[in-house]
Amino acid sequence: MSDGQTGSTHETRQRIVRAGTELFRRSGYTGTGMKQIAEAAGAPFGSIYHFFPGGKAQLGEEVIRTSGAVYLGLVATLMAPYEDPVAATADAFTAAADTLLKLDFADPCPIATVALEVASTNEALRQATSEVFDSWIERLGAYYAAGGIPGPAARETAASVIALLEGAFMLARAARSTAPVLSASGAAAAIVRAALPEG
Amino acid sequence: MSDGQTGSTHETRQRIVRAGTELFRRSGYTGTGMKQIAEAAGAPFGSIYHFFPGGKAQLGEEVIRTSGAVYLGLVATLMAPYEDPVAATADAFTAAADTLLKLDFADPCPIATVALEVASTNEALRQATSEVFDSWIERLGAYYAAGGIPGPAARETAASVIALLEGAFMLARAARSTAPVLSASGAAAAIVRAALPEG
DNA sequence: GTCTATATCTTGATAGAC
DNA sequence: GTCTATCAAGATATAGAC
Repeated sequence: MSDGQTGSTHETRQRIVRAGTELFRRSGYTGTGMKQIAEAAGAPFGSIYHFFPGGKAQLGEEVIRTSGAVYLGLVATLMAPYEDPVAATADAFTAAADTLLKLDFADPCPIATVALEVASTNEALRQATSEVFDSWIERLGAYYAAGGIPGPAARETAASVIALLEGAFMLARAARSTAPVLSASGAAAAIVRAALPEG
Repeated sequence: MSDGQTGSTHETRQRIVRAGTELFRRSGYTGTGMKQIAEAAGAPFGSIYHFFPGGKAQLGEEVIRTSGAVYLGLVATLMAPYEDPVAATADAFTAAADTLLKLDFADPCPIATVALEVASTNEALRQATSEVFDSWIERLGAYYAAGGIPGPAARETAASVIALLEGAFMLARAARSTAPVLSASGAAAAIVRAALPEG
């Protein structure tokens, strides 16, 4: 590269963020150590502080925002093929149950555990999780609005559906069973149906 | 007391459990230290290991099961005055929004943060959270069954309502706003209504 | 930019005087 | 049964050689 920058710096950085994402998801924010992240990323310990001079908090915030953006894209991908928002919602939940099994009940939501941990203890990270949740609600709400749910009800429905999904993940992980997510599939459909004018 | 036992030992023990409950709720399991708990309980550090020889894990399990039992009683108290399960459910959510404000957005659920933290990292504690959630679902399910929801739908509805409440708490704490819980009130009502035969 | 060694602090836990 | 001192191991973070 003509400017003397190699591509490998970004790759190391990326591996660190990815390792952080996976570990935070499994062990939470306080439960994951920086050394553990470095080792999982195959990066020397010092590299973390080279790329993240702000330390664990800076890395945590980047992990939250990055995976938030990834999952924001996932909302569109999941919903796009459907014309009926009720069926789209119900099927997203059954797909989530499959994901849960594939992950062996690690958290399918990359920020849920961290969000609860930092809500009362770290204002910057709380803010980051808040903005991520809000972006998801906004996008799903726009989808519901396009699907026929009028006015502010579209956003409120989206918030409730996402809350239901997060809570179902919590119960499912605790029980090591997909049953709560599968039950929630029907419940989510009921929420959306009730918000439609003809419902 | 004739056997020479003073009451104060139990009081110290109780203060430790109570302090643990409050701290776990705010900072999570890994985010809370044993010294921190001792200090908050006004107990000398060694007392924790006197009453809980199994250390943090034993204390954590007792906190989970104790507050699980307390909240199990709360389900009955909240629901008892109502004949209509739809109205009872909706009102429970608006009451939860008030609680959230009173707690300044500390977790109204005493085990949610811990449940996510331990789900993939501590089998004994995961089991404890699972049994607590199950007891809540069972009791609320019985209430819904008595209210007219037939067969296995009663339990499934209860699981979805509790999941929705937990998820709404998560979004509300992240946003420092009761809006998600208030939106969820209507959504919960829709879930219950859809499960009733005439719904 | 990479990597190692280390400083400093805090953790969970234990020993032992009282 | 109360309380203090301390341990070994872990944490986050930094300094500095290469």
